[in-house]
Amino acid sequence: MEIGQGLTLAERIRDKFESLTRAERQLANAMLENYPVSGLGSITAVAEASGVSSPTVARMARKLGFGGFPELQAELRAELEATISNPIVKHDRWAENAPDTHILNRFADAVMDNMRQTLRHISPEAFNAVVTLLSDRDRDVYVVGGRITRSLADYFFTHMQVIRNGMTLIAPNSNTWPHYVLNMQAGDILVAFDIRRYEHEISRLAEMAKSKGVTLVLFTDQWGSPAAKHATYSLHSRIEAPSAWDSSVVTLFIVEAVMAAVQTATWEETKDRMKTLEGLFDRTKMFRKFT
Amino acid sequence: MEIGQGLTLAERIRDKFESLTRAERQLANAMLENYPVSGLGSITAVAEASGVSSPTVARMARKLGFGGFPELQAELRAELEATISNPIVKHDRWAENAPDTHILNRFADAVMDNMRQTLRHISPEAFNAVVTLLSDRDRDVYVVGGRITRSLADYFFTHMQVIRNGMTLIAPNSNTWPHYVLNMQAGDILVAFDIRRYEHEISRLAEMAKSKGVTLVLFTDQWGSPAAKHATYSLHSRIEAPSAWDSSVVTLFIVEAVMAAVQTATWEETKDRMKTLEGLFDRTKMFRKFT
DNA sequence: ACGGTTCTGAAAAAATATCTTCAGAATAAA
DNA sequence: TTTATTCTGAAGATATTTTTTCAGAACCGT
Repeated sequence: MEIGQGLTLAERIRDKFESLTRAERQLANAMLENYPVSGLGSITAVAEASGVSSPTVARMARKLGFGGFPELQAELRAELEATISNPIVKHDRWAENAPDTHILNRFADAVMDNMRQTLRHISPEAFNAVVTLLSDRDRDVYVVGGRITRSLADYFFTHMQVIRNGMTLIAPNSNTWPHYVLNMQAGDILVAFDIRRYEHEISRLAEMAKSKGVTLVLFTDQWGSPAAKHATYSLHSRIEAPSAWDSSVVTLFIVEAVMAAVQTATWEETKDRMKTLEGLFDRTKMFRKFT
Repeated sequence: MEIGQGLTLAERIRDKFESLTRAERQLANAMLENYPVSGLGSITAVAEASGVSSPTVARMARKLGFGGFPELQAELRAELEATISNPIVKHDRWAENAPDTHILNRFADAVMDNMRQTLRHISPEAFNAVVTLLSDRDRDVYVVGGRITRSLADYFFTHMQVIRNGMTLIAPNSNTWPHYVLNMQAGDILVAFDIRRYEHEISRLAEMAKSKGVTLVLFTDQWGSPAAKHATYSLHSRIEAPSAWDSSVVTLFIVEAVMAAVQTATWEETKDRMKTLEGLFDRTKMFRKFT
């Protein structure tokens, strides 16, 4: 594939990506999205499919070192020919430009597998029940995590705080935990994160909370934290990874899915909070999600 | 591939082959020869490559049931797309016991897609370079995140602290950031997280750090934070989700993969630190990972 | 060989595609 | 904020591609 500087178009795009402007990046992403077919139409078609104007496409072609768009397209066809005639079309490789044994591919395998396993085992009823609980604004919600899971708790808290009021993030130092329990009321919710290297303190907190009539929602791993016995609902994720540690990727996925569901369920009430916040943060209008 | 009469172009050509004229057969053979790439150029190019005139090509397109040559070409592209696109995409339902439209399945679709896109775009060279940098114990590493990404920064920091010394987590309050810059030395590394709703402060910190000879490693989204222009390496992840927010799942994946790779690269030196820590945490031996 | 038919490609016409220009929008700098 | 700079897409100008036309070539049956 010795065309141009001996780089594929995809590589050229990646190389120059940093020097591209906003509209050009949008275009670059669209072209890589369904690479290389997405680049084979007319310049107008490519522009429209990416939501940019045709001059932008022409300009980027130049920026990438081609004489113009038709030249870029010729390169694309040449690559395609090389690819197609090559019978070894490996689709079980995630990062196509890295070897199978590269950690990126091994890790991707593991994570994808974790996702599948987790989703196969999850109970939609428990998931829905958790969403319903968290959508009830009359219940205060306390969030706690352990040494590693603290980041997940933090992430959950930050987002949920946007959705609703009555959120409390419990500080890491377990000495202060009884103070939080003092404030808890029957009907409140304790969302706890505990994956292996389970932390005894969390189990104790759960027990205390339960004695005050608090409902425990637990995010844990496939084996289940000891706190699970106090939990009304446990959401288990697979956490295995080719590493000395466990992977939190799938747990984060479940967390995000729960948040998305709560957001949907409470949209009417949440909308205004979100809009206000949007306004506060949105200095540039570049990437606004709401209009 | 329900275009035309539901036949591929190749099938149509073979069907109608008998009714084609001499020049048309010559063309048909040429097109099938290197199917489908040979049909993707301009009508003139196709004609010349087959040794016929362009009207012949146009006429054959009509004979095969298309409105004209461009229509034939569109069909060709559609076929190509169907061939190239990843066959793993249609694992139609992730959580088998929930309906397709359940947020769990929709979210899973989005995340899986983000994973695939991200891995397709990632440059293994950049990834490896980042790993090498972070494996160098002579460089101090500073970690910073924004409002949302703070949790990711925190997660990264917590784990990296186990792997190596010289890790510093930069506090959220940006007023204190210049103090950290004071301590930075040429050769040190700043790992920054910045996804959309990009935070200007981070870009500024990056600039300050750069002026002291610090290397910037940036975790960002597919569009690229403005801080990217100061970055030596940027790792982009797809963050789209069926929700009012973006998904951090894939970013976390990249983070974990980097950590796993660093851990492997420095295993000889890291082993002892890990064992010591294991001992400190592992009161129960139930779930120990090392023996 | 002849007349009639079909086929073919050069050239012109029509339709598109591509590129250029430029004013307004967006962004960065002061 | 204001100003300078860069970026962007609409519109027009240019170039290319595609189609049409049509005269001559090739074929066919007689």
